[in-house]
Amino acid sequence: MIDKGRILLVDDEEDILEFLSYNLIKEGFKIKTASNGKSALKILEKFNPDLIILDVMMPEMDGIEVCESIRKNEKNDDVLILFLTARSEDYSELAGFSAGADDYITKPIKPRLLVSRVNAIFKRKRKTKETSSPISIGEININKSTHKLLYSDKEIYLARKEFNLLYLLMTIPGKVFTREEIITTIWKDAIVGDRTIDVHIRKIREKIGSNHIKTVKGIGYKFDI
Amino acid sequence: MIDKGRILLVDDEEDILEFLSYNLIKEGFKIKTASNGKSALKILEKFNPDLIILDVMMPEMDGIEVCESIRKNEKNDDVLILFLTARSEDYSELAGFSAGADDYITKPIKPRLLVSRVNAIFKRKRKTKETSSPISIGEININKSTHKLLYSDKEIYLARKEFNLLYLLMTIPGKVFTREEIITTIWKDAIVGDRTIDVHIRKIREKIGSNHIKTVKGIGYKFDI
DNA sequence: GCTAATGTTAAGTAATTGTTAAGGTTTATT
DNA sequence: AATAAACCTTAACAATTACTTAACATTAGC
Repeated sequence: MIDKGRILLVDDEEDILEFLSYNLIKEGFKIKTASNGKSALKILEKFNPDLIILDVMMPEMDGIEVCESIRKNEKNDDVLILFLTARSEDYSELAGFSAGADDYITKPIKPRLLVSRVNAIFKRKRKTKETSSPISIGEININKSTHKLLYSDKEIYLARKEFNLLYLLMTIPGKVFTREEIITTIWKDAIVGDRTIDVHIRKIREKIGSNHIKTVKGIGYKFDI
Repeated sequence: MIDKGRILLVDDEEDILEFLSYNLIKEGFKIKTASNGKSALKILEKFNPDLIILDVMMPEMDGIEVCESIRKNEKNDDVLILFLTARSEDYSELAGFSAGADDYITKPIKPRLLVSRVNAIFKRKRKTKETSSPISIGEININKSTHKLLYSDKEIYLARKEFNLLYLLMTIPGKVFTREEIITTIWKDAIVGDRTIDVHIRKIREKIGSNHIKTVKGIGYKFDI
């Protein structure tokens, strides 16, 4: 079986460790387990996992503390952390976590969901930049999570398609995106006429000026500074 | 001794109730006991516990039913429920979780483990309370533990759903919360129509004005200053 | 200058959200 | 336990906003 990635599981309950291991090994992941925070930190040094699945609620050192102390060390900057939390945990705790988690799953853990979530995380890891974090290029700052576009600190409103289109171009400035690429990313598999893209491009240009989005005739569009 | 928290124990076996009480009282918890589901529900109304420890296997109303009927009532949203189960059950098929349990302990119960588990639960609970308390943004101050909203120092009353919704948006100001995110957080797994969110949003806007909650069409809502 | 590709415009269509009031449920009060 | 009040959800409809299209204009590059 191929090595799909390395995962460290941390939970004080033997049952859950077994349950998680079983399901993830079956999927082709390499697994190590730890039953408390301290041993997790120890294993971490040698095992070098891609992902750590961490129960929030553990005696002594809880998940959040473990997470914090993992993040303190720069070496671990790109390990992903996924929390297991009880159903009733407060959202603010999860969403706001400055502790540095990347995602969370609530108990009860359903095998299917777990696996698909973990797979998604690994997929995301491969193309980190595309999905997250604001992009700043010159005077322009675009932020997907707040759906905000700032142009020299002024907020400009873009409709959804416009936003996604500009965001796409800005993920790789300078790269020419073909019409086909654009359609498959933004329209998925819907069928739209050829002028549709142009119209959206036009509207974006109307809002941010036409210096940034350049037409490459016969191929597509690109974002330039 | 300090009041470390309130726990309601529910089990049909007198021995176990005594055993649990003994160990938890020693730790400084306030305890009430019930020997069946019905009386548990009755006590719950007055006692207002932080945690309910519930035997899964009881005559008449079993633990799972009790749990479900506790969870049916939104008032009990943040009481924690811990199941006592027989050793043999497999985690993956532990029916209790889908009923809304937060954790479980298997019998035979080891005092040490019980106490450390319960302490961990309370530790988390305290921590969330600390961090999840009041949020102040501009003229608006929202406090979950007192369930109060102040708008330029005037108190405004919000119904529960309205409150939770506004609170959710305010946990990460600026972030756009998708309808899906909102539903899974506030309605847990209930199914509600699409207009329901809008109606609540409308009511909130009616009370705090419509400058703060912004619609991002096609995506969701966000709180902005 | 010709031609294929892109730009522009406005209008039509579709999709999403806002609003209201009514009905059912829960919660508080007597 | 009965009653009143508050709350939540829904459904129908209205309003708004977004998206696409088509017709025509313009442009870049051969």
